[in-house]
Amino acid sequence: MQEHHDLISLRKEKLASLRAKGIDPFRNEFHPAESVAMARENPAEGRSVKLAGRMTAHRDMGKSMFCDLRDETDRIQIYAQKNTLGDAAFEIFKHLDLGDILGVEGELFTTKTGELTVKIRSFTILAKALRPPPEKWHGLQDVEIRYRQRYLDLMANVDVRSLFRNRSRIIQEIRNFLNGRGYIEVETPMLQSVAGGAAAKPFVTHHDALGCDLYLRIAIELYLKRLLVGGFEKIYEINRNFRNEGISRRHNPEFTMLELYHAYGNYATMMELAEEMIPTVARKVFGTLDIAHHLSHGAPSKVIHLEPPWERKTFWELLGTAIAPDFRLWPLEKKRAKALELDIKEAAHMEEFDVANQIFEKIVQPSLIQPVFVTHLPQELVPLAKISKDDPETVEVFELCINGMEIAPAYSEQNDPIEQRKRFLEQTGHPANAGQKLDEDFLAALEHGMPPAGGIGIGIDRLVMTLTGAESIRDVIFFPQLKPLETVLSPVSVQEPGSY
RNA sequence: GGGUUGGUAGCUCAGCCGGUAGAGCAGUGCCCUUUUAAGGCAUUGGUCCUGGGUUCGAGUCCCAGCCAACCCA
Repeated sequence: MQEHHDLISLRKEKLASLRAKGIDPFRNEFHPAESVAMARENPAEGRSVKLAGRMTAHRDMGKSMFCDLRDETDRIQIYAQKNTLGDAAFEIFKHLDLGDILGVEGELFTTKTGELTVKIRSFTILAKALRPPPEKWHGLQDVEIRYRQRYLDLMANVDVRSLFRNRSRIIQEIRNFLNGRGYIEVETPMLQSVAGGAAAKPFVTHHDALGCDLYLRIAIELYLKRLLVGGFEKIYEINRNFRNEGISRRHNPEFTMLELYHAYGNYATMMELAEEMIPTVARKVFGTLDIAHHLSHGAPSKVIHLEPPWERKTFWELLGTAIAPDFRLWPLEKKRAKALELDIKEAAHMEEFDVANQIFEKIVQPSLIQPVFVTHLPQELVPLAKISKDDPETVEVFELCINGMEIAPAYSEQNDPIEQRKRFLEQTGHPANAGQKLDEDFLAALEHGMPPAGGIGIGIDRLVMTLTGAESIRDVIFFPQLKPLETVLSPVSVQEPGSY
């Protein structure tokens, strides 16, 4: 029957033929006794093993066959012999496809080329793959498919799997660190009727039963502070924030944020915390504080050194170094002129703090590769922080910059409800806050008295980028946001070929 | 939103000045019972992103669009 057929329909024919033989190719009655990694740790010759995994390669020798079986932990070679399995079973084995998921039982031995191998006594088909896997040697290169069909990327590219495993461990170690210091993890609303706590455009959704619009949160801040008012003193939340903004190498519309508050702490205690936590996590996950970044297209690689202590620089000091020592004292018009010169197009209409901030983000921040605490930001930039005593035009905050990115802002949190209301009202003119209401309930909470506190937010995706050397946020998020396609895949038709 | 680059077989990629659509892997058949990017012989497989246009003739040139990556905003 050599009629026209493609790879998928051929596999469907094999599926039908298995069923015709009374074999269910999607059984779930096989439970591996150990992982491949465990099997490798105990490679005693002749030891009986029971393993499950995906078949990722095969080398057909005629009356015997070598295959690669891969589970989450590792790869192991399996060896099928005609006279061990018997003619019928061997014939079925020979027609298995790359990508099929198998359970195998057999004995360990070492081939004459020295590879630990399972000589299989029996096998069970646990899932028939109807689509072919990506190419075995080059892996999956097409970035669009890698992002849209991450499962194929994970299947084909070992380093991608290990990166995401490291992401998971990083988050786990952050939790361990914080839990070990008496912080408790909490959960607060993602659907909010007022999206506050940051200057960003929210996503809007609608609750039918309540008959009102809700916003996906842009920050966790205002709810965690309510918990400080309620009496919790050391709290954190790790979860998603959503911002309805552009997508770039450093921005995904949904991203993972750690926010943490410590009652009776301040921005200095947050500095100590960050400076201890990030190196602790790096050491536990990677065993080193020197993180190598290999840039694409032959650019020189860089190494980020996380060894504390980290530099502390004020915002104006860094701008002074980058532009001119007396930059802060320049009249507004001169600053605007400088910004225009740097191709910051809206500068002519910007307030002073905004001009400075734009220049900072454009010129200074990308140059901050090694960890730096940038302190004393202009107060207009951070309405939720306390004014600096030593420089009242600035606030008691830092932005931790690493790898040319803002990783973590932290403040001495504003807890004066009158001052807070005033600062909020000043902010309503900011375009990013257009249409946002005041969170009156939050202000009411402050009026009940919130302990002075230090707070920090850490962009987990960017931290993972920094610690893993990923150059794009899409490489550290399983399913980054892409534009939806009408049809990515042609469906596998429901109808089975060849009735039986 | 602007610029640059890219989209060719399931995957990885060639395809020159416009002249019959190519390779490797994967697949299929045959040979091979310690191979490992197995090997050997044979062989199947194409909406060249989409739609227009120029041309005797377009994967290739032109226009518009879609998707992506990078850079800029």
